[in-house]
Amino acid sequence: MKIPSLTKDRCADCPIRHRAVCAKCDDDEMAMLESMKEYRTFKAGETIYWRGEPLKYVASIVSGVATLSKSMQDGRTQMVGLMLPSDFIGWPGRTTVDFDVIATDSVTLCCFHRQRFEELLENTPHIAQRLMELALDELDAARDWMVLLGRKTAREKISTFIEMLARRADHTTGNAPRLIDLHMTRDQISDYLGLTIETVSRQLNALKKDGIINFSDRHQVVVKDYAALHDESGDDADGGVVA
Amino acid sequence: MKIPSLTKDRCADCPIRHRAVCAKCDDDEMAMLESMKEYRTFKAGETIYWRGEPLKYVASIVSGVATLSKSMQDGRTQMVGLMLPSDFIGWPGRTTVDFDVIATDSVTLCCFHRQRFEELLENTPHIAQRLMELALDELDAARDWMVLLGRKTAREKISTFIEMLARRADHTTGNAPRLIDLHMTRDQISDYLGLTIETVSRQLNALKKDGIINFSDRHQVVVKDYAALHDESGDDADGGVVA
DNA sequence: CGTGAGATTGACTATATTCAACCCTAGTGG
DNA sequence: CCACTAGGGTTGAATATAGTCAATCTCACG
Repeated sequence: MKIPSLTKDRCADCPIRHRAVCAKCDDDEMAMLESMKEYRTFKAGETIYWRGEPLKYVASIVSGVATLSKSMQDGRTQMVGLMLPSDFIGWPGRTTVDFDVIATDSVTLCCFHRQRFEELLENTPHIAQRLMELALDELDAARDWMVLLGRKTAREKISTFIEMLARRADHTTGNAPRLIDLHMTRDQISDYLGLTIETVSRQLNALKKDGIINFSDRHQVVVKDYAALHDESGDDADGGVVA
Repeated sequence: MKIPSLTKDRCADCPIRHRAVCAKCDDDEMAMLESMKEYRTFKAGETIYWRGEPLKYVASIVSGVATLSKSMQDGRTQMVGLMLPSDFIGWPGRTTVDFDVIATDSVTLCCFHRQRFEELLENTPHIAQRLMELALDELDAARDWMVLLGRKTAREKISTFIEMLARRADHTTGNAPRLIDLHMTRDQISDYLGLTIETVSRQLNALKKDGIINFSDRHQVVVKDYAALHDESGDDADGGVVA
């Protein structure tokens, strides 16, 4: 991890205060975390962690988007996670990560020295509990993605992807935004969905031709018909796969 | 969860004592768990949990194999986890599971009433810690599987699957067994690998024709050449995908 | 010995990939 | 100000891999 800029903001004003690892903390616990934290920023395209690199810091994403990706020897790459604000990077007890962590946008992290964070955890069950919840949320998300990768068609994959972004874009309000930022190039999308870049392009344009979405620019999608988009996703009414 | 047979065995003799959720427990903690536990058994094919069913018990697998699977409306099914002895089913804080849990073999579970287990956790950091490790191990496994589902060829999928079974079959000794039990029908394997049953059959027989494996019966595979099997898996020397 | 579930094999097909050409747009420099 | 460039994106044609459909086989079990 490189040594980018460093600032001190107030946790009370933090945009991810109620969703991040600190969500359940009381005032004392917040004070502990506040004294430990360091902000770091990364520019689009910078690598936050290389696979296998010592995990010196763990961190919450404050703003921006990062991806977790694994590559095979011959270059085939599969993205195994999309990290949005409030998501946690690195885990206590782990000394490395087994994938590359790359800033897609410009990213701001709220970092904690890993070993000090682990020590803090011993006496701070609120944080340990929240961390467990975050880990389980990621596990659920990973399993939903396994269904997508193993069983969905290209059109279903693209539809699910856009719908997921809409859902996560602002899950505080609950009403999905019309304009969605893809955050990624076609190349990155293809690595996330287990497709080629050409197939991603074709399917996006097919959805556009069918009047379900539109583009304002290459990375901004306008969802014209949420119901239709959902019908194309292969998921049931609740947004998950059916039992 | 149905109410099958019930026995009381000594934790000290338990085959999964040092790998399960109780691995880090001291004598007092073991005594607590021992007083709470109930064994339950399921026959091959029985459903341990239906998706969405209230999670009354959490459990360690003592023996046998269970699968976690998700299905889409039209019947397409993706297995999202393979649970072997010492793996943990259900998590504290979760009131349901989002997939079906099905006994593949005959399965013995060491069950704990979920709410009582959650209460116990409050004062038993050794268990909470171990639970976190188990969750993170599953997350890592899920991410490796995402690479398989999204990027590997049918032949690579089959090879990886057999190699994974060999690795997990007896990771206490470390030396991979020659004879490997698939535990599953071709149908279940295809749901695990994101393939069709026909492709599974063809690829298994292709590996046999190439002298890499052999069958003693439909569910028992003899690995004749581990190096060749590994070369077909698409993974690097360490068994994971390369960075 | 007959039955049926699971497994195999073959022929054909469809979906997504591959390979290749071309387009768009923002940024650069003459 | 415009031409040039390069990276990202689109589109088309041909191909390959795995899927589909269907027939057949195997073997455990009644």
